Amino acid sequence: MMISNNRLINMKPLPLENATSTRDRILDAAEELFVEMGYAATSLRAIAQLADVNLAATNYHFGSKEGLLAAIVHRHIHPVNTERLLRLRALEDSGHSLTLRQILNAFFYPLADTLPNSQLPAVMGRILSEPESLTRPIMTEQFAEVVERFQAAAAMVLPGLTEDELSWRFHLLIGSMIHLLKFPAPIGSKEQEMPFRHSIEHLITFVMAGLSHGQGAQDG
Amino acid sequence: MMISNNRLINMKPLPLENATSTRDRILDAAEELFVEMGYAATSLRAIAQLADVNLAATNYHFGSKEGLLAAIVHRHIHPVNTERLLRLRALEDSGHSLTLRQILNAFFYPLADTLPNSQLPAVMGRILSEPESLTRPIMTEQFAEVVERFQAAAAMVLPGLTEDELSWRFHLLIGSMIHLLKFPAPIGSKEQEMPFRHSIEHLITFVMAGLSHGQGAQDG
DNA sequence: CCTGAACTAAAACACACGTTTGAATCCGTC
DNA sequence: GACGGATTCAAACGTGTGTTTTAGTTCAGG
Repeated sequence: MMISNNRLINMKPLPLENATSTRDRILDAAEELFVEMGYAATSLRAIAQLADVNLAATNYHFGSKEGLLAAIVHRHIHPVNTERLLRLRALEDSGHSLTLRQILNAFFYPLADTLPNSQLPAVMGRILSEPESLTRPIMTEQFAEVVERFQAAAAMVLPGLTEDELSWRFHLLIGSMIHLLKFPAPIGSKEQEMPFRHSIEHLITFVMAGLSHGQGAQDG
Repeated sequence: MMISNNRLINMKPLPLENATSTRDRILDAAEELFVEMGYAATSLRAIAQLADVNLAATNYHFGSKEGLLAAIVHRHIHPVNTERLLRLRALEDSGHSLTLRQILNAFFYPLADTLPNSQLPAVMGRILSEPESLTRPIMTEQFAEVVERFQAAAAMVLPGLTEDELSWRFHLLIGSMIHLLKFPAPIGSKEQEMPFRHSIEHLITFVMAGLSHGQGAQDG
């Protein structure tokens, strides 16, 4: 079985892997099933079957089921976090004083902008909803730093808030975000498919109001 | 199963059940483990062992593992929803015109006020985060009506919003609520234990701002 | 005391799980 | 063409799963 189906775009720097390697097929299949059934309810056998690879391949490439989960998270969230920090730094380096809207843009829009991430919302929404005991180690590593950076930036433009109060509001902001990842549109919504950017825009205006209420007038 | 919820005191109308019946011990144990490990990762054997009952008892009383989950959800959310609708109706019958704050109070505070529900936030937070395919049937039955009622009430006091826009904001409100159930305080918070009412208060001010932004001045 | 239903106990059912093994196969390199 | 590491393969390992079965216990009402 030789599958050397090279698409247009991706020039792989690794000469050893072909276009849809076993590894990638496993990741794709695992994502699909995790989203639908959750992590614990998805078996490696189901993943292997959907990916059309041998069962042992999953453990060969990822060591364990948890290793597979970590790889999925990393594949999605690493580029997003990189882009987030890039945009935030660009804002800070611009010399102008920041606005809350700019900071939220830099935080949320990379979720929609980073490459063919059509799967990202569903995948991350589901994984972020798994039990703490499973996700804690993975998430701390991938998330803590970025949130800290953005919360600090927000603190600068919301000087009226105590650190405690800002933590609360950021906490609820994260909740809205995760929920929106799971359900990118209101449950009963007519429009089934919409650009994720639209959802992001709703999210931003909502949390911007939540973050800045009780402050002096914020920019819109 | 009959759940006759008396608001103030619970005088057990059932003479056949003793204080901590097998049934209740199973429910308690299952809750604890579901919260910690999630539904799929919790075995009926672990539940039976923690509850100190025989394995077969779980299936005897609840028919199946899913039946057990439904019973847990019902035990927590039914009294809350009853109380929610009671308070909303009391507001509507008072003759005065409602405020957004009153509506949100009626929606959220029952989560904290309804009996020894110290476990409610953790339990519902976790269960509401399980995969759709598992929770959808249970939740639709337990949740849809109440949310609809409150969203309609909110529409009355937020006349400037289209139905679509209001759906979006309610959608994000629910996300904040679920996240707060899972994590009743900000992740890095110093204070580990706090009355859930405090968390609710933060939630309300946050979502009130999110719901009403762009409107005429809302009451605080 | 007997009966019959409510309930518990222990074991077994049939199957699925994540992981490991060791041999087979691929494939670039010598 | 032969070597050797990377990868794939079928099969099995040991354990755990939800559920069912069958026998036993409890105990109020006739």
